[in-house]
Amino acid sequence: MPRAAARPEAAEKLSRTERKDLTRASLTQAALDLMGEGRSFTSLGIREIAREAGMVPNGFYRHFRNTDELGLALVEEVGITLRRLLREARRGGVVPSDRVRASVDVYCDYVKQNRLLFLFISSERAGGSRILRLAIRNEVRHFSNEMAQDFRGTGAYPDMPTATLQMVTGLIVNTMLSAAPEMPDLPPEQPMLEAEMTENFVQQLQIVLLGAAGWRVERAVG
Amino acid sequence: MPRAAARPEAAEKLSRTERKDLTRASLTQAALDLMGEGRSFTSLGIREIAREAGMVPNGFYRHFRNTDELGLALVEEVGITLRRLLREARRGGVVPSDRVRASVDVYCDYVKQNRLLFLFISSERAGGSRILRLAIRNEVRHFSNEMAQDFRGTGAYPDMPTATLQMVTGLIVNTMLSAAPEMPDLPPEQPMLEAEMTENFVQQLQIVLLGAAGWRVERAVG
DNA sequence: ATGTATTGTGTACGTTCGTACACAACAATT
DNA sequence: AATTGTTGTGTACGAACGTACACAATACAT
Repeated sequence: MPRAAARPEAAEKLSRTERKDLTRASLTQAALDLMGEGRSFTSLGIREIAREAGMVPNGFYRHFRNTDELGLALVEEVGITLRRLLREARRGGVVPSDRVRASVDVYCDYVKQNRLLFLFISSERAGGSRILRLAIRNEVRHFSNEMAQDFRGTGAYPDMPTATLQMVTGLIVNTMLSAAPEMPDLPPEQPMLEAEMTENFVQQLQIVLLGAAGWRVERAVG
Repeated sequence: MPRAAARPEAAEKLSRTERKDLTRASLTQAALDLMGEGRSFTSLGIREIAREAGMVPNGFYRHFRNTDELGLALVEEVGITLRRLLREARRGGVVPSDRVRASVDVYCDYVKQNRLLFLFISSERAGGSRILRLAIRNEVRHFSNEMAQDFRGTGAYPDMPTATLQMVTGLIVNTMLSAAPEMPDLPPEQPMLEAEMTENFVQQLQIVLLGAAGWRVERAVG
């Protein structure tokens, strides 16, 4: 009994497109679930995913031509999630130094709630298929740039050129994504370690923001 | 003609252990080569690696029990390389601000020379097998801590507690490893992009060092 | 010189994979 | 009501996989 799958099953008289979207979602979810069991996305097969989603191998082809295409669907979902995260983090205070902890909390909550999705980006950002890798980097760059715009909007670092600001947010996002995959690997019965890790994470971000505050154009050429 | 493999072949009357070490190295190298062709380590199979190394599938078992064990051998090699890198970077100037660029150059050279090895750590640090992941993080943590010791040795940030210093070097190492996998993905006929990327990288490190210089204990509780 | 342990080969078996094709069920269109 | 297009199933085939076992070659210990 290999952990029974999860597909609609309840024939609640849905339209065809609704039904299709549901099984499509069950396929992407199946891929995520398999990754949650320690498998890497790249090593997943069509049959395996279809099986986990509770359908026959060939059904996969009705939705994606190959696993890469399913991966791109996941990347899109990541993009939506990141945008949501950004919108929620925006609703913090205005002073950056106060916002760090609050934003980190929001971020950590998101990582915990969308654990598998973050695991996916973190691990496929550097490894696996080239197409996926580039798609993820694209999404991450967008996220980073939106964050830079947010900084602009709150009046933080007003004298900093946009390119530099984006460089700083890129650094922040890198730090965020490096922290993400370590969180699920912690022994789940040790909340102290998690607090310690979060504290470490907060301090790293503070260092970056402090460095950005001290940044001057002359420094860049020194 | 699948890109002929590379194994000793020249029967120069070697001792048995020498011969064994050679074919063992040809196996690890075969795995790296396959990764260089765009494959992810996790997706490599025993047969595939053995074939690339120019031997029959079963020969693999004479050296490793499974692919994870080969991966651990690669991690060890990474450790040696990182230690060598650190030793070389140590031979720079004493003033940290001057050393950044020099160290970055040394680092970039290492990434280019050991491209496949860095590709391996970057991509397996977050994804793939749990055993490998933890082994790599361990190696990276050691590297980070040695770097912290180096900072101590050069008298940089004398007032900073060791834990904080390690946090800073951890941030530096994260930044380094995030930059690594993007370098091989660049179009090879565009040196300008590479220079731009390196410049970005240098600036990020400067921000971190600047932030560390401005760090005060009181800040940590704010 | 003889025996032994190690290293690499050859063959083989069962499993899983990707994919092709024909078909069933049925929502949507006409 | 009849037709059509879409979604999912069943069956099948060749290829690749991990692994087991017997065997050949040979460096090394005796």
